[in-house]
Order: sequence, then structure tokens, then C-alpha cells
Amino acid sequence: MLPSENIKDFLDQGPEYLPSVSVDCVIFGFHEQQLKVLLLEFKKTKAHALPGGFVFKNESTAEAAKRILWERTGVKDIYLEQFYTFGEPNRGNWDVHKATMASHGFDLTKEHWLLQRFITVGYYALVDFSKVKPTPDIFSDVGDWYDVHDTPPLILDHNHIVAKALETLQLTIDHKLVGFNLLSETFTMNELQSLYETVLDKKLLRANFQRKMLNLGILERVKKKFTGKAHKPPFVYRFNAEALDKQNS
Amino acid sequence: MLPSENIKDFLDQGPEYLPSVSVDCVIFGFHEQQLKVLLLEFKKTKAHALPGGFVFKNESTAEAAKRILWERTGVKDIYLEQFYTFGEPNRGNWDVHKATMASHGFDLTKEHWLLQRFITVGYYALVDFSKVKPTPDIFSDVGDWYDVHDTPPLILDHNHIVAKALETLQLTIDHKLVGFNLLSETFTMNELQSLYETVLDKKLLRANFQRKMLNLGILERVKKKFTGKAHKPPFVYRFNAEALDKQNS
DNA sequence: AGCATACGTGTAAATTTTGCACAAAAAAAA
DNA sequence: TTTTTTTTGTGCAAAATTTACACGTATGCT
Repeated sequence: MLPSENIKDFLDQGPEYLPSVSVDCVIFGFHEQQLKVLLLEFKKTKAHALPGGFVFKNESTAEAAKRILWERTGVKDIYLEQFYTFGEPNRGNWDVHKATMASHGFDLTKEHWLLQRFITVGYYALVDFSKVKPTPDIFSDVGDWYDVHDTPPLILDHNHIVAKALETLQLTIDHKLVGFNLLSETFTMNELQSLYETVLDKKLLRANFQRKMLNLGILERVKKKFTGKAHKPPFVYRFNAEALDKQNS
Repeated sequence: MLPSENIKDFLDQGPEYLPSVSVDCVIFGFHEQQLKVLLLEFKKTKAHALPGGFVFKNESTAEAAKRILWERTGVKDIYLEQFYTFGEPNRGNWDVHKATMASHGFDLTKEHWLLQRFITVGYYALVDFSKVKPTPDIFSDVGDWYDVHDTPPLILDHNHIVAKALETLQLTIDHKLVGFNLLSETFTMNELQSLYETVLDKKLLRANFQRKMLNLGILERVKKKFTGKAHKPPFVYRFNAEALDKQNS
């Protein structure tokens, strides 16, 4: 199927969506000491945007977010949390959408459903960077990771949405054990610490951090890691889900 | 104007609202050692509900919430905070609306805008109980305060919404200084403490509570209170807004 | 076998929180 | 005016937590 046919299909799908409501996902990943966000780049217009989409009439906003997440990352069972709903009537310039569509040969009228006002429900997702293959959608040709502190200008109020998501994550990570979702299934204490340092943007004392984490009783020691380095290899930990559930409930 | 004409006006207003989006307000007040919520009781059907409404096409959800708040309480400049958006496709039984309208002589078809699916954005408000005169809307004949732990069954998912609002308030009050909004402009340390004890649902040590509050540097001592009792009257405090702004920023 | 490395734990100092006690204050009563 | 009564406001020590640093130890390489 040609790209423009996909887009026609999408535009025809308008009536199946719940009007006025969209969902945007701030997908966080952790890589090389940086907290990353997954962004899409539109074809031709080269504008950047958060992965987002619309909500089917019999679908919850959370399900819509999960669907979008799956389409963009190929990962299911993602840690997902709603953080804010952006309900301003003027969330920015919708010309981008018009231009994007025009660049594909669709000239939308002012009344077209895609150019109406949308409230967007923001979800942030924490994913294992190594498991994710950023997948562009039909409007974008690339999905790529950006340092959350060094994002390009985004369409609409998406920069604001990213900022709010980061703020929420920083407030959350300290008293709710969500950080593990950003690491692979097993990890060293060092990796965990540098994740926390990156998210909170401050140095932590190794010794105390380790004690605190171990005392939570949610880390399971797996095995030694073979590093090939001339020193003692670190333990590798796995995060114990049952214990976490108790704490978060 | 007769009630049913008001209702007709309301029903005709459908096209002016943003489709699929509503706003519900959990209005908290503090009275007689109880945390209260303002609830409406529908005429005839006697069902209870949160004050809520719809969003005009050029209005933000926050503005809509403020408007509803003003209509129900007669108070402006209310402390208002968005806490969650309820985006399930099945948020409960919409028969109540149909029945309510039927009781006013309007037989709504299944396709009527009022009976469609709505996402609702939840806001909680903190108001000075003594300043508020609960005002019913056109569907309800009474607005009344209920102990948040002793509410009647509410329509749709409104009980759930109240629970979530309370949860948010409890998490917030400890590290964000929002409690003052629930008291009158001046208050004694005792009143402030019993507010905290009620919201957090636990006893606090008077001496330490007082120290903590005073050390925040946001309380301004006003004057002695004449109680008519045979003992030392307490100081009366006023909450100093500028100092708070610094802390919350 | 010994060394370099950085991991894991022990411990003391500093700070904050908790619990309780008591004096000061002010209105009413004598 | 003096005493009585009650509750406020502050002081202080014990307990708990956080912070900072030091040291012993396991491991792979030389």
C-alpha cells in the first residue's frame, strides 16, 4: 500500500474516533547516562512531535496510549502512567497538520476533523531502551531518541508536555519504585544509581544509595557479571515484582 | 423562566460544547472536624452527583471548572487543581441522565448528545466552607455538604472520582501548602492542626506541628482572639501568600 | 601469587524527627 | 487586686534518619 493510501485510510477513520480527545505519549528511555525521549519527525515538513493519536469510540484513553506505544515501540506490557490533561483551547499552531497533509496531497478544509480543537491526555511511559525499535507512523519517516534536556522544537505544546512529564517523573521516582522499568531486566547497582542520578539531576553517594535500595527488599541478586575487566565484577540484580506490588498498593 | 425552559435551553446548547469532554469538580470544605464534599441531589430521581458540566468550544477545561465552581458556590478565585482524567468508555450507567430528563418531560433518543460517551477531567477545589452557599443547578434542587467518608452512592463513577481526589489531596497537603485554602482568612493554630489531622487521618503532636508550621515562614500573626473562655486566647494567624509562592515555585 | 580495581559493608558525625515537660499568658473568678 | 484555670508557645533530650567517609574484600589480569 502506498503511503498516501495509508493516509487516506487514516483520514477516513475520523468518525470512528471520539471527538475532541487525543492522547500523547512521552516515552522515556535510559541510555548512556541520558534520559531519552522518543520523538517522531514528520515527513517533508521535518517537524518534530510526540507520538500520539486518537481514541476509538469504545476504547479507554489508557488503552489508546498502550496501542500507540505498541505501534511506536513494538513493546507491550509497558509501564504507563497518566500525568496531566492539556485542555487549553489554544495549544499551538495546527498549520503543521494542514501542511503535513498538504505535502501528501490532501488539502484539508478548516472544518476537517483533524483540524478541530483537541484536548490531549498525557501519558508517560518507561521502557527498556534496549528492547525498543523506534517505529515511525504514517506521517513520520523517523522515530528517534533525544536527550530530554536537548530536544528540538516540537509542534503544538509538545515541549510543554515533555517538561511536565519530566517534572512528574522526578517527583515520582523518589517515593514510588518505577525506575526499574527504564532498565533491562537485570542490572547492576551502578546502572541503577546512574539512572537515579540522571533523572534527579544530582549526585548520590554510592554507599548510601546501595543500602537504601537493598533495604527496600525488592531487589533479587541474580549472579555475578563477567566484565572482562581487571577487578571484582558487580552483582547483577533483578527487580522483584511481587514485593513492589505490596509497596505500591 | 420555568425550570423546563431552562432545561430546554441547556439541551439546545449542546452544539456549543466541545464534544466528548466534561469536567467534574470535587469541592472540599472543612467544617466541624470533618472534610466535606459538595454534592448535588437531582430533582425527582434523587440521585446524587458531583457538580460538573461541559466545556465551551473556546474555553479551557480549567476555565470550565472555574465557571462551574462559581455557579455552584458563588466564590471566585478558588484554589483549583486538576488531579486525574477519567477516560474509560464505560464510566457507569447513563440511564440516570435519561431518567432525569424524562422526569422533566424530555425524552432523549440514544443519539442525543447528552447520552454520548464523555471523558471527564477531574478538578478538586479547596474552599472556605463559611464563604460558600451551595447552589443547585437546573437539574438539582439541593446542593449539600457531605463528610467525604460518608457520601451517598453517586451516579456514574463519581464515588471513584471522589476517592481519587481525596487520595491526591492527602499526598499533596504534606509537601505543598494548600491546606490554608480550606480555612477562613484567619485561623488559629488549633484549627490548622485539626484540618491536617482530618485530612491525613492521623493524630499529630501539637508542639511539633506548631513548630513546623511556624518554621515554614508563611504564617503571619494577626491578633489575639477573644474567646470568652477562662484561659489564654490563642493567636490568630494569617497565611502569607508571597512567602508561599516562593516555596511552591 | 600479588596487584589493581571498584564493590559491598561498617561506622561515626550531623541533622531531623519525635515525645514530653514546663513556663508564660490571659481571662474569669474570688 | 490576687488567685485560679486552661491552653498556648517554647525548650530539651532521646530516638531515628541521613550524610559522609573509610576500610576490607572479591576478582581477573599480570
